Amino acid sequence: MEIKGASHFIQDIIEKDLESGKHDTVITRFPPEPNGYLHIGHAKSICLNFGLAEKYGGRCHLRFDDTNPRKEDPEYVHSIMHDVEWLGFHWGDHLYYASDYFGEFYRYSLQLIKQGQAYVCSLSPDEIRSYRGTLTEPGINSPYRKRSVQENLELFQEMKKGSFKEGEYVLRARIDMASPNINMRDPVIYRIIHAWHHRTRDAWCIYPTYDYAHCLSDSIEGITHSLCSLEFQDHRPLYDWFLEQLGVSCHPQQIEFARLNLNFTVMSKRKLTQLVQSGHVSGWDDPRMPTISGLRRRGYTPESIRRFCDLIGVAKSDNVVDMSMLEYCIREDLNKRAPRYMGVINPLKVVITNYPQESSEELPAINNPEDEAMGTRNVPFSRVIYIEAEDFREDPPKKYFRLAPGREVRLRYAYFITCQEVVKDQETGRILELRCTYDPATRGGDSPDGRKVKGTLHWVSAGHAVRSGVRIYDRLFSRPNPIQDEKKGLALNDTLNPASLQEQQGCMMEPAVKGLKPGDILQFERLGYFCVDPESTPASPVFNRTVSLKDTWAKIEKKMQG
RNA sequence: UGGGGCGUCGCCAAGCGGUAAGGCAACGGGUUUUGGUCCCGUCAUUCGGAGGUUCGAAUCCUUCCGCCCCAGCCA
Repeated sequence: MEIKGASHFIQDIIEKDLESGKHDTVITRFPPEPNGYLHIGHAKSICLNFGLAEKYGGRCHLRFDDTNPRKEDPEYVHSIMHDVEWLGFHWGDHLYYASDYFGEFYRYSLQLIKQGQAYVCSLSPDEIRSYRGTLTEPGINSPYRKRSVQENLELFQEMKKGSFKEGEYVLRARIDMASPNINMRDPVIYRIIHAWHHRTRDAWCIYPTYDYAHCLSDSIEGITHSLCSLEFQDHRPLYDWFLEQLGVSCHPQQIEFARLNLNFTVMSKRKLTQLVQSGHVSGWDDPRMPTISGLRRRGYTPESIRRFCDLIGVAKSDNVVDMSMLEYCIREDLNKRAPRYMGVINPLKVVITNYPQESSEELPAINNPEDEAMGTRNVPFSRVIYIEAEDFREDPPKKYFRLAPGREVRLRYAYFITCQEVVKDQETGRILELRCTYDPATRGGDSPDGRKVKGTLHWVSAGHAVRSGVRIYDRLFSRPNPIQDEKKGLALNDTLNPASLQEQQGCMMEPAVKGLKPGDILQFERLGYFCVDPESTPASPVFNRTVSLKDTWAKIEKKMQG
């Protein structure tokens, strides 16, 4: 068995359980509530749960935790299934819904009532809250706590029949109103909700709460290790209480780990929903979103996300992982896989004055220097080309070794050219075009006399260029920890990065990009990794920049500017 | 200060009584027809603080400090 991925405390627990014979297999589950799209924090959980099951030859269930019909929607179950599959994980026959167990949950609650461990409470929500006490004061017993088993049974059945309005009655576990753990102060386990459920339709009007439903779902499915995030640590005694009182044969072990936080973004479904609904982003799959669908549209690969989840590890301390870690992972993957093209985002016209008029030629270019098997392609060259505006400076600073008046540079896979003249708009002084000469002896980019050139530029032949749109993305927020800022009183809206999306029109790409389809990944040499947006059409191609290449020059320039 | 957790390099994170892994970032240098990739090197005498136990402590004990979570009929 190949053991990959760093070891961590959960793995240690599993290995001990396997060695001791407590378990002979590992059964985990990924239990999303279908009330929103999955984000990279979920990816961490997915990789953990499915990864562990895979590693130890067990299995991982996909279970929709659909116990609150008010919030859930089939749209979300579809997107979740798609995202999990896209990440490369398989649940096989093990697709479940907590709602499949509503009948069992109900029978178990009857058992609790009969055992005197659950009662129907007629307190209003407000009253329940005030009876619960506070962090430092114990709660007070509900006056309904001592209803007879018979009365409880009858009332609960009436609840189930739909005889009551929402909020009039709840079923509560009878535990300990004085417990220092607030979760143990007679928690609500069933509430009345008159709403249409996406699966059980109108079969039920009472719905179990998370604490009650989750442990039982795990138990019913024979889960061995139930992994969840840190905020559920306080719920573990409750998880164990239900399973013990009910005497079930399978009692999974709940283990908590720290959820993922990434800087310059937010990671809660609620906040993400806000961004979508407020129109600050175009949708759940906006490439700036940390959602799986957003990352996918941004050009992230499943492999890069899994690698990322591997690298960040699993522990119990609160963490905020640096975005650069994610960017490292996608660059690492795409460097090996992305075919290279040349494209110019901000075109600057260059006329090669000594190149024959009306003539052109095809020059071979390597598709991926990291993978010879990807072969070569031909790139057309002609008298008029575009280069990146940034690659020319009339008054070049120190260490700038791109094009400047009188300077010679290499056009990648083409020729050495020398800038002879800068043509400007008479009135505005704006640079309109460059007039250069080329050295025919340097065809392909090598000089027979061995003379060196410091810069190599990408370029596109004007007459052959494919006019395209490019979307450059930046971090969604301008501050590293928007949630912490929010707690200090800074509104989320005010910490959004106003320049997180920059749309460029009139970009010029080499003709070979015509062969690309929506979703395809590529590198525009010297610019970064891109993918073809789903909205892209042959008549109007659109490229999303996934991530830039590392840019040493930008760093030098920044440093020089202080 | 009721309960539950967590504090090891700027960010993740190993370490489980034998003398501080690794990755990201950063910074030097080499190679290079992508200022990319790749390669090589630097980067915690110190593990939140203070005591103590021990031949020996990030690891054990005491105490203090800081941060996170919990008072939904959300999950």
